[in-house]
Amino acid sequence: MSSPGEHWISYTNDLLAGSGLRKSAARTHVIELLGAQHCALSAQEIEHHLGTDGHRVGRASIYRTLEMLVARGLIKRIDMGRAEASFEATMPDGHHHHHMVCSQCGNVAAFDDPQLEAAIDAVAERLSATVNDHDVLLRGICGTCAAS
Amino acid sequence: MSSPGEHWISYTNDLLAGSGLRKSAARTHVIELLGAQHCALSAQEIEHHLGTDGHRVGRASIYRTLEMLVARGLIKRIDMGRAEASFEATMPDGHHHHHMVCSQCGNVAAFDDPQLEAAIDAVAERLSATVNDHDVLLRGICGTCAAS
DNA sequence: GAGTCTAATGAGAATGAGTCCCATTAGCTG
DNA sequence: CAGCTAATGGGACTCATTCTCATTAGACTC
Repeated sequence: MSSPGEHWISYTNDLLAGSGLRKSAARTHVIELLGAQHCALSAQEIEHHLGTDGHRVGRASIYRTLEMLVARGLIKRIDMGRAEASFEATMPDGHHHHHMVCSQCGNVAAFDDPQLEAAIDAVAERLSATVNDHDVLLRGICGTCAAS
Repeated sequence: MSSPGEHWISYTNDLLAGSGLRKSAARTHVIELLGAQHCALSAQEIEHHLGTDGHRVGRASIYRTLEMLVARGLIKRIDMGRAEASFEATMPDGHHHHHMVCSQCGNVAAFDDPQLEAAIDAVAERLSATVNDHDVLLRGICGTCAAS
């Protein structure tokens, strides 16, 4: 049995293999790290994780890999109102979630909601434009912070 | 008859007058510029506009004013996936809109949709957290770009 | 396996938005 | 008007991200 993350890794590798890209260690490490995550990581966090895992990868290569993956729709760039952007694997079937950030502790929780997606699709339909992506971000106080 | 923007300006000034802040030229200019806008402006754009209007205001003061207005909920910081953040007056009655950014020309269109708001409220209800703000951002190709 | 071609890497410089510092200016109050 | 201090603004600084370029290392040929 393979986790969704492992599935994404092999999907991504297959897709890249068939597009004239060389298979480099740096790229492989970034992809494997992203695939192992259950939520978004920033470039900094990626650099740090790879460093402590003994797979140090240059910052430039990390950004280059992220850019390449975003361009191919394999990951999504997410802006959570912090200084740095975060990145998260996108499931090939289009399944995705959104985020709620606690303005007190900064913690991020993921959620998904079919009704919300339907409402967004309906808006997209109405506009004189082709909508091909959307972000939703909720901000507030998480349960833990509210309790303390 | 006063435009919604003028209404926001006087509302904002009244609110600030009653909170121990001195009335400074720099702050007044930023507030009046924001009130005159129909959509979001970035700090850079504010600096540039004020400069060409002959009301040059130091960058530090612009950021300070924006921070102060955000803290009081008088404007909202909006991240459109560009390098810089944008800022937009918030209507006292809570009425607001969201944005659609064209990934080709960068143009921004505003829209609002009660159903979408309802869907977000419903999600917020479900979560074990107090949601007090949200962003929605659509990305795609605008009508103009699609036509050309 | 060696040679060649060039994609990819990574160290560090450069960029640019946003923040900080601090000497100076200018609202306010008495 | 004098004094107090909030507020300003020039410019130094921070920090994420991008760029540059000399070096490294996949992949293909022989």
